[in-house]
Amino acid sequence: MDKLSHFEMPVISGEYITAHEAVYHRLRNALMVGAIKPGTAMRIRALAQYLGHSPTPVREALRRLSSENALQVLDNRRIIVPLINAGQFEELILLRVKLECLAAERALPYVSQILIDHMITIDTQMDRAVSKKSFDALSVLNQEFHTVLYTANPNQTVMPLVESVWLQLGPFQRQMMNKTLSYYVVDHHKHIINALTQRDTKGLCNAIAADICEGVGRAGKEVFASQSEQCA
Amino acid sequence: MDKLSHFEMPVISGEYITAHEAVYHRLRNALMVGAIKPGTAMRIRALAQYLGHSPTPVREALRRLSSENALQVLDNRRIIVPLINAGQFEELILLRVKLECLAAERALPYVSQILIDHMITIDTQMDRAVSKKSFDALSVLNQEFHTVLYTANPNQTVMPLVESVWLQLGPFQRQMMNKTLSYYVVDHHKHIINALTQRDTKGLCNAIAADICEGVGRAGKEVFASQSEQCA
DNA sequence: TTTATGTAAATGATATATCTTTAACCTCGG
DNA sequence: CCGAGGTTAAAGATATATCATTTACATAAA
Repeated sequence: MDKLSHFEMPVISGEYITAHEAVYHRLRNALMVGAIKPGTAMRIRALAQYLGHSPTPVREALRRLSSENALQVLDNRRIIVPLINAGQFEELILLRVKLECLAAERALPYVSQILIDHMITIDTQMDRAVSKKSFDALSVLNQEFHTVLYTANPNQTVMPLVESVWLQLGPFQRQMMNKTLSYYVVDHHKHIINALTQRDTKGLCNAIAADICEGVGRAGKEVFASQSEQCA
Repeated sequence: MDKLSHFEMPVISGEYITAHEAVYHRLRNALMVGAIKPGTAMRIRALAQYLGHSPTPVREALRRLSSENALQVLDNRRIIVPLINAGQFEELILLRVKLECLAAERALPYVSQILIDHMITIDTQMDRAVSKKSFDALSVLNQEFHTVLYTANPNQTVMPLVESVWLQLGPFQRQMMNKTLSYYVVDHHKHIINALTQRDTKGLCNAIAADICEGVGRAGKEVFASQSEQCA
């Protein structure tokens, strides 16, 4: 439990009404930016004490994250941050491409100039984050950029699945961020914005696919190449 | 709680070790075959009493299903079987196509003759279920048919998302089954098997897309056309 | 009659106690 | 020195009690 202090779990925005929600969001954020190393065991009592709650809501939060594939329940009933191998990583990237292209396509009819401006604002903030090398901020902004687009569509069926995939890639965020930076993702965002402005469905898909594949996709390959074999 | 008897929740296969798992699987199955009508409230205490457990594991099961988008948590904290509209239904079908094509493609390299034979066996059972008009059995067999294929791939990242989508479509299973029958889905399964035998990736995708679109897809459209507007 | 308001009942959320399972360790026999 | 078996400690699972919120209902005032 003493070991948990390195989780760096930020308390986000407004207070969450229920304890389980507070715990959930705290853990989720930590996972999303890669603050918890794959393989780490999430012990209920330890977390409960660390976060100042009783075991019940902590348990719920852990189960919720497990359902979202962000945590893995072992046969021993222990819950850990999943270890994934190169093959699974590859599939997660493919999933991102398929899901996010669909999400973008479906959002396109609902995209307004105001929304595009919003995305441009976020992109500008990202440029600043890049030059400051604020990795965690960059992660969050990048997600915000994509989220703003995908949630323009009032039928929210794709987004929950996208978030599940993001969560699964989260633990590798920090390892990859360094590498990703060198590929300079932000250019692709300009392409995305162009495609939106021109209502170009095909171009939008290509831009998003490129953003993903040449960003996390390539960085991930390097990360997984350097480590021989890692089994789940 | 007296009202719950119409859930028709089968106790499936081997006993589940933990209570929350037993409850989860029971509810999941009920949702999957459409035994619980959209809009139904899932009250913790009522379910606990009905299923002979304490509230705690029931709560967990409900939360888990909520995370999988199979149940909806309202602002009032009540949990219900979601009501979806035509737009959301359309997207769920699109998701099935995209996800299942990906799952099939990724599974193809791992497909053996034994596995194909297994699928043929299931398909034969489906033919019998069709002639007997055993709708629930047909649902289960159809899922089994697809599952056997997709899980040939050892990297299981796509399948959990597929199951989430299936669960979301579940509540409409029974309404659609009648209509689906008239379109006679089983033919598409033969196409799928052919494509597998010939290792034809493109053909496989087409067959799966056809199976989905001309099965549930078309049936769903009719269901949603007949009911004017239904909001979530 | 309608609406506001207060109270009681229902329901969800959480803390706690207890039970069960798993893991760690230690002794004893080979 | 190593492994089997048993004992203890740790961690998860569940039942229960209690707290907080929401809903339902009834009463009273406009």
